[in-house]
Amino acid sequence: MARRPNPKLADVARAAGVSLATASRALAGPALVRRETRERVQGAASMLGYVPHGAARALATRRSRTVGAVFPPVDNPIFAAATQAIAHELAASGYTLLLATHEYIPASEVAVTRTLIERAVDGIVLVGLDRDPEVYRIVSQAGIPYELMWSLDPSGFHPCVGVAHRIASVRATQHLLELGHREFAVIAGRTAHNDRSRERLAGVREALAARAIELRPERVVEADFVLPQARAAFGALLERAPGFTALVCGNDVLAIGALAECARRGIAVPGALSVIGFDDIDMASGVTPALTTIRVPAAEMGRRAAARMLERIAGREIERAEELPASLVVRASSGPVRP
Amino acid sequence: MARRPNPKLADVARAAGVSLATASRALAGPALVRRETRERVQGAASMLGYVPHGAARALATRRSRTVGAVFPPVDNPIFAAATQAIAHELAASGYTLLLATHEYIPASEVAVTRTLIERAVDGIVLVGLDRDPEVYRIVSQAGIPYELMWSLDPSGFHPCVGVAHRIASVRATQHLLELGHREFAVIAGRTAHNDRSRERLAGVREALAARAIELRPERVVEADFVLPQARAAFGALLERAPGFTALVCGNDVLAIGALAECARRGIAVPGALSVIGFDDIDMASGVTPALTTIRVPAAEMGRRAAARMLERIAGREIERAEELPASLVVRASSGPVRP
DNA sequence: TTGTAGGCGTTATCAT
DNA sequence: ATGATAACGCCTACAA
Repeated sequence: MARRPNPKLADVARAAGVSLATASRALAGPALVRRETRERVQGAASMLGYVPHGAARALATRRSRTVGAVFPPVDNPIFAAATQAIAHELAASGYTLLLATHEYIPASEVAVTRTLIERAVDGIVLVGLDRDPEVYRIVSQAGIPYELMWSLDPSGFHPCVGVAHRIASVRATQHLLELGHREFAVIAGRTAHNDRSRERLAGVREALAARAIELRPERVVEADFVLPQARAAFGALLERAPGFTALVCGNDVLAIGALAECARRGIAVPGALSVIGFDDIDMASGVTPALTTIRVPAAEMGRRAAARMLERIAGREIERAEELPASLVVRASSGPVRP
Repeated sequence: MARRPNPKLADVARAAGVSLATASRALAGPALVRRETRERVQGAASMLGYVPHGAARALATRRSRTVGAVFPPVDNPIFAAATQAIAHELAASGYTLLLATHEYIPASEVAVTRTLIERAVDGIVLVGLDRDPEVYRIVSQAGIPYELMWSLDPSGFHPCVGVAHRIASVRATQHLLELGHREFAVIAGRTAHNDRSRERLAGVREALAARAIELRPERVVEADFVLPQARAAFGALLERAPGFTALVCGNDVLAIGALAECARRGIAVPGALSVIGFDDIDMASGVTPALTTIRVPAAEMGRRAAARMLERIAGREIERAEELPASLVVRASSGPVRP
């Protein structure tokens, strides 16, 4: 398509018979210019199909109206929900989301962060606590705000909105304990470079230790957050150390994989085995038996993170840390132990 | 944090004792400058922690290294998978994804598209066929390429990578027909502003019509792509026109909701009712019974869309339409009709 | 209220 | 191979 270059502000100004500056003002704020003039300019703009050039504007204002998010793979339902919420909340304020993902690899988090900074984002949203400190160096040198999601920073240093994973995990384990379970197994998420996974696992250990119950090493296995790995992990557990009556999973995807494997092997849930997940993704209520889990308000967290970011960008102060509730949701996959 | 303004190229140039132009070249391409000079410049750049300013670069090169995607809510697993794939594929080429979502509302698609254009994206990815033509006007006036995903443009006009929804839906229905089913019901996705939903529904009608089987109007109901609506829709079907033995769903989320409701009501699947979905999201294999469905290669589609976009941006020609296979995946939720 | 002009940080076009 | 210098499109003091 042979096209003339897009109309620029100068073209609008000329068409409206005003100066560049007036055209700029007329388009920017209602109050800066006489009403008649403004209408003339706006008319000219829409006549010409004028679209402001964000890069030029960003250069002049040092503000891109863009915020970056560095996320783990967003095909994980929990991150998808948060991404959607962030994009939506930002859009309501005229901001757009620049999304960069990495597969839990610190070096690649650094790389994509740098890319985002080069794109002149006005702020950056990060997930969790584990990362190469270089990331913080880069963003603070850029002089833009950042927000951590998902985790609560124990040092109290980083601005964050998150959930108390360990405590919630203790709660989940207690629920099973209250049902009489004593033989536990765990399918944890990868704990390397993932503080949430570590905290959740630590919560299980903590709750068990408080009751002097042993968690045998063969009863703990890690898996990536995908169904096939969950199934394989469950199989491994069964093979290495059968006899457990309660299974705590690092998240719902892992739990649903375990559930599927139970169905396949004819293991009754919760009759023979109680299963508990973490996150409360949509599907948790859709599987059979419906999954008992810890609800993490991912969408709400996304909205809050975006809102906080916007506040920071506007130069306003906000409370440093914001804890969201993570509550136990008892459904059908957990039940009393049967001797 | 009180910060000095970020180092700019001029600072690097000064530190390296070369001109602005030379510094720019040294950082850009290896071949433009004497090796020794280049190393000096690069040294200075990393000393100062120099990060190029994308907006300035975009202004000068008229290229932002950014592509926009206008998507339905990405908390729909199928869009999440595609989003992840696009972001990943783009990143491999130094591009970043600007993500904008809308809730199947034409006017808001127009609005977010305009926003993306203002952000100076180099290209734009759209989903499906149904939209306000204004969208095309805006993007073609911007002079940037666009790619359609998910659907195949029957007019052959729009560049696209997608799947033949109607044909796949016919195939799904035939599968049920082959199992002996004659009494059908459908939970369709919203058909307004959604060509995929319409085509999928049309496919069911087409396959049934070919066998002169009636699809009673009370046996067709629409729902948004969320579990609670799916359950409600299934309940409505049961109430209005019970007696069907096969249920075709507009996507897997809808099907899983129906499955959950079956479990709750004690309806045996596939004993008393066969259920088929569409998309083959991850969870489709994780529910019990595992869901029979049509596999839509969402991630692959995302990769292809991104790759095609990159080709277009590079000014290369590509084939206008690319069809990806959508194949029937028979699992456990469908079975022979039992009289 | 409106206009003039300088600057935002890079790249690219000329020279040298 | 390197150096000046003019765009790139917009915003915003500063002037009028």
